[in-house]
Amino acid sequence: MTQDAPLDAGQLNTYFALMEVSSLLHHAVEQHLRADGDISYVQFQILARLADSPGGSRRMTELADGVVYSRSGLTYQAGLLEKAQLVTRTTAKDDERSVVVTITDTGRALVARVLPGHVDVVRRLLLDPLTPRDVTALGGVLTRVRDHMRAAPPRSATPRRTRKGQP
Amino acid sequence: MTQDAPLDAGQLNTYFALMEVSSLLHHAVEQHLRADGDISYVQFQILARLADSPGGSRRMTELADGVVYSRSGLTYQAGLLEKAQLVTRTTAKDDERSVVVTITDTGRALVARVLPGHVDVVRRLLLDPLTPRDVTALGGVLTRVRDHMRAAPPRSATPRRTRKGQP
DNA sequence: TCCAGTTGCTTCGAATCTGAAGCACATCAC
DNA sequence: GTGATGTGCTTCAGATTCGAAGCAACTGGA
Repeated sequence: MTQDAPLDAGQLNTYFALMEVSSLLHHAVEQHLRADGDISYVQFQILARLADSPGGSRRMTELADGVVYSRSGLTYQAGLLEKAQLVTRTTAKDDERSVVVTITDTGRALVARVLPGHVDVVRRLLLDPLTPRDVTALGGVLTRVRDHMRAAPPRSATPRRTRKGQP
Repeated sequence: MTQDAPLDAGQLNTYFALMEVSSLLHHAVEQHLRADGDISYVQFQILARLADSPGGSRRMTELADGVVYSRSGLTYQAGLLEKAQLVTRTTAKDDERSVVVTITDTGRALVARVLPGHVDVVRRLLLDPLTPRDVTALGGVLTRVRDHMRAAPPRSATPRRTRKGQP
């Protein structure tokens, strides 16, 4: 296993900086979206993902997997979005259990409306203080970490989840 | 202000990777702390910060500023921690309004107990896939971003907060 | 001294989030 | 078929979160 020793100062700093930066960025984005479009970050993520999907549709499970989110939480959010006329929910033709969420024109319009401001926040807080080279390097390292995380599931395997990887 | 143009693929990738990595790491750490010590990440942060403070004490406001957290949320968490005998709350001698939170021996013991596992999770998910050089670079870039974020408050200045910067 | 404004924290209500349990459909082995 | 399991989603109760409002204590100037 990994060694059993404390982290050195540099490692600690990296860890803390990562958590704080993401937390601050999350807060800022959340605040902007609430003020500008009256939606939360999760809702925006859902809408953006749908807008980017073929036919503007996704099944609930696909959405939950994409956004890091609980199933019940997604049901709740989908309910809110549906009430706000931003998405519709229909049962899938091929599987009576599945629910297909589809973004409406109103939903697309909302995404289009808040996107510039969203991008602006990200640029102002995250990208502005960095050189293009920095951005590339940061992206490279984080992508590596992300892939590693996705590949290595938590020690306690998620219960009641299909292990799609192993046939 | 910042230009009004969409982000290029690299910038988008960096942004998304950052959000996903931090989210996954947060979840993993949260899960470990819950399983190993029956506390949340916020609670751990509070305890760790206290353990690292002179006399094991901090005023509520100092804590709230350190952790990115709302005042009322901190009150709630402090209440939980106090009920669990992990901290004590006393009013400050020099300011009748201030509440001084102090970590107990039980609290210190808990931090000491969960810390190795916590470190292990961070190492396993975040540090393992990176070279020492990567870690340093990542820390450097993120530190720069953090400083930038701290310096540049949100467009809508926080209400009812002293603008310490401008005399 | 007295009073208005500020500050530190808590209380309150409403919104959100989660895991466990429940329900209905699907699938597989027999 | 038919029963046993598995899967997709929702419902539920409880915990956590936040902002606004409230309360008490401090501060500065008249």
